[in-house]
Amino acid sequence: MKPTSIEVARLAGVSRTTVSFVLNNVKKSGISEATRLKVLNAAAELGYEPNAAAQSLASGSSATIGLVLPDIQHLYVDAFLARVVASVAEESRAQNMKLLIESTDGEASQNYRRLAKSGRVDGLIVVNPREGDYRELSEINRLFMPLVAFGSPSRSIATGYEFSTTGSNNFVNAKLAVNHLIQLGHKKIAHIGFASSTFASVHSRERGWLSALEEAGLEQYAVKEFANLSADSGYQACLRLLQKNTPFSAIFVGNDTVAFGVIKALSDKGLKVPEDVAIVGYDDIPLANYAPIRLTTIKTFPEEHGQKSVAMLLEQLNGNTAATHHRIESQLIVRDSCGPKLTT
Amino acid sequence: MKPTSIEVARLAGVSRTTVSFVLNNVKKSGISEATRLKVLNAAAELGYEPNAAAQSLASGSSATIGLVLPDIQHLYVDAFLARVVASVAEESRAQNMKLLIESTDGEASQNYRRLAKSGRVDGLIVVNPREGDYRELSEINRLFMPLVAFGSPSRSIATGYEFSTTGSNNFVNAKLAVNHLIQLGHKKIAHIGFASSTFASVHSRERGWLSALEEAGLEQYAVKEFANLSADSGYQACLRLLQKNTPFSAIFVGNDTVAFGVIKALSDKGLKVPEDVAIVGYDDIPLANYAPIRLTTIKTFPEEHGQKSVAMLLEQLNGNTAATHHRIESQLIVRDSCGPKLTT
DNA sequence: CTGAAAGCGCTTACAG
DNA sequence: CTGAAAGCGCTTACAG
Repeated sequence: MKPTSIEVARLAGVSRTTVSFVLNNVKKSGISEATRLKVLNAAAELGYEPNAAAQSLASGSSATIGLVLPDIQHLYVDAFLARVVASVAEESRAQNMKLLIESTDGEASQNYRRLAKSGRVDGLIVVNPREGDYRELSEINRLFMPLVAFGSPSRSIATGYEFSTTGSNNFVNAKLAVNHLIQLGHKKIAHIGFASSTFASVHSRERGWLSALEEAGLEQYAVKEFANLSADSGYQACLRLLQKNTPFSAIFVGNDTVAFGVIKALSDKGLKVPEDVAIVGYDDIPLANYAPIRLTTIKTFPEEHGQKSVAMLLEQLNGNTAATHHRIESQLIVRDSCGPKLTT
Repeated sequence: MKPTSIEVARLAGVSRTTVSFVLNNVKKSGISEATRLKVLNAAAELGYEPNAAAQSLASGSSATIGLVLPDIQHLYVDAFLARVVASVAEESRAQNMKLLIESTDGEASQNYRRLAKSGRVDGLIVVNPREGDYRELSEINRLFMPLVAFGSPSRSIATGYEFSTTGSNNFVNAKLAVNHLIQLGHKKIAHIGFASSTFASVHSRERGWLSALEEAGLEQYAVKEFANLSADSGYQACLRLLQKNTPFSAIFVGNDTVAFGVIKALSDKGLKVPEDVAIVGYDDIPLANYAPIRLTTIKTFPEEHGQKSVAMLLEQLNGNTAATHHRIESQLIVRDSCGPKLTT
């Protein structure tokens, strides 16, 4: 029913070899223009579309990229992740690669490996891996296929793992955010992480926050809480922070979505942003400018990183197997949520 | 290097047939428990993972679902779409199906068909198809594989197209939203669509808005503008609406993300929500409760619909090929953006 | 209860 | 410049 390359060959009056050569645009095949057209016409006439499984089995390559997401719940609430998916999808498409989404609910590393072994994909982009996964990622990269970790800290480089990474430098950016608060005169700066600190990116932001405090000699005022990606969880985390009765005049919030919840919790408790509590977010999600108080935040470039991660994968697929690391410098976007310099 | 079923068979001392039977849990094969264990152990020992392409080629099924997204740009800005992707990914996973993401930038219908023909997927979930695509979807469903349209209006049923649909009833829900405003005493109710009205869902909401106005004899006050999914575009659309100098006391906004922009535009122009302008949104995105003014909105259930669309596909894959249509009744969530009943 | 063998639809040396 | 044929790694009637 669906035509195969045999039908195309027959209609064009050539062999399947020739059909394969022209359809795949094989350079060194030296097909004459006349034959080429005959094949193209025959294929068009029959509405021929090569069977992907057969192609993959014969060629050993699937022409598809595997995008591995952390706990799929994140995608429900976190605007950042959606932008990563979108940009990876867009770039894959531009590069004529298909995109397979794999979500790992907890038992991640098992899945990475099975996906790699199944031959379903030619390479893997792993978003926000946990630190415990690094060894497995390194091994998959060595044993099976190219892999780039998205949002992985550069620390991974130092500790001898071997896979490519892309993403912003969470540690440096967190310091950037916190230093902004310090320069405005804040001393008691709390932190609300956007998720469990078993995530490398969460942990790095926390360390950046602490490091900035330490350098300014303000670590004695450090208080922290952790949310779980959603604005709702940010609301709850802020309530818990408030209950500690440790004073603070500013909060570095691990991402913008969570910051929406924090702002509301503060407001519900009668605290004004930025007058009573200054807020810096992280991500610069599209809605950051539309928050109840326009969010000062760290702008990273998920779209560029998504695009780059696909490019890095393709480069490795083309034989350049050295692990590379890609960073784009982030920017502090100053809006209204920190207010002016303190005059005390 | 990667072990094949031959190695497993050899190690277990059986044939490849037997290996295939136990690994695929073939019921009527009558494999003895002893043989089963031998095979399982051998597979585990070798770290065997079947080659997906070979499986697919031999069996004729890819065990993967294709999720076709509209213009991929939508995913950058629209929180709703991310929830659809997440729920489809989650349910596919639960059903042991892989998920392939296909984005169509404009020239959609071509892609649907090619994907279907390539055998890469066993079925298609098409999100927010344009009305111009219906014929093609119907044909793909008839010729190649099961297909469910996500977010397609039930009107498609009436006009004789043959494919399954799931999604909320945009027309009915829009009326629900607008009637709420009417009941509060509003007469001049504007509309800002969330995207181009070539999208069926946008068009249906617009029709619902108009229909509610007509039933109340208020259509002479109808003014409208269209955004393009983002809060930014909502901001601009609201500015354009204001420039028309046609008075309105309320706006039915096509989705919540756009409503964020509308609220800010109003506020920047010195208009207060809800005192000067009441707002109803659509979607009940997780941030709706954290908007500058808590959004009254229509709560749909994208997660349930995502899950259901996978279930519908599987049912069709199992032989039940009749097109079915699935609706979940939506709810009006009353928060603060409409204020109390008008007393004029 | 198990195995030998054909077949899925391509690609790709190889030969001419 | 083009074709015959082997091979990719599975599944699945079929035979016993």
